[in-house]
Formats: sequence, C-alpha cells, structure tokens
Amino acid sequence: MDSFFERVYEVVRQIPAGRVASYGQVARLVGAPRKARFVGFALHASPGMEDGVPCHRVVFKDGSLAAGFAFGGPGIQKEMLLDECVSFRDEAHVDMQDCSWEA
DNA sequence: CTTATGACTATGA
DNA sequence: TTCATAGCCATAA
Repeated sequence: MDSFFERVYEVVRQIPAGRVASYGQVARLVGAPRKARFVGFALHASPGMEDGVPCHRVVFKDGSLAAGFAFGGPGIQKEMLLDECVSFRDEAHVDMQDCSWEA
C-alpha cells in the first residue's frame, strides 16, 4: 500500500528517541508540505507504536501535543517524551529548539 | 461534480 | 502569551 498514510508512517518511524518533529516537518519529508493535517489524520488511523510508529514524537509546530487524541491519555504523551529526554518549556510545550528532529 | 471533515499552520487581535 | 479565523488538501459520501 503506497498511500500517503503509509508514507507518513515510514517517516515517523525514523524519528529517533529524544527528538520531536512537527506535522509540517513530517509532511515535508513525505513530499507533501501542505498536508500537515493528514499527517495527524494518518497517525490517528495508524496502528500506532504497535507498528513501530512513535506518534508521541510528532507534535505541533509550537511544540504543543495532541492532548485528547493521544493513545493513553492527555498527559501520557508528555510523560513519554520526558522519558526520552525531551525538554519541555512548560506544561504543554516541547523545546523544539533543543529537540527538533533533523532528518 | 459538491460538501463535510480533519492529531495543521499562519496570521491577526 | 492565548484565542479566533482562514487557508490548506486528501478522503468519503
């Protein structure tokens, strides 16, 4: 299946621990800088980390997380990122300047 | 063909 | 800083 969604999974899977990528960043890597919304939609329809897709490492451009749609709960994603040494500027914003994913 | 929807992003107040 | 709105485009009906 070579749908846009599968493409997103492949990219998200390449995100190393301790790093976070924005939806727009992932969208650009798959060759679709305008489909940032579908990156999130793809992850929503994706098998999640059970298929090796660390959806918790994908955040907003501001570094805010998708609380409410996270797999375990609104605070779980933050806990996981903290467990991977991801810096937080506040309760709901990741320090993208220090943890932004580079390719 | 047109609508409706969406884990987004940019802009303005 | 937060909040609201518009624009974006793939998918489904």
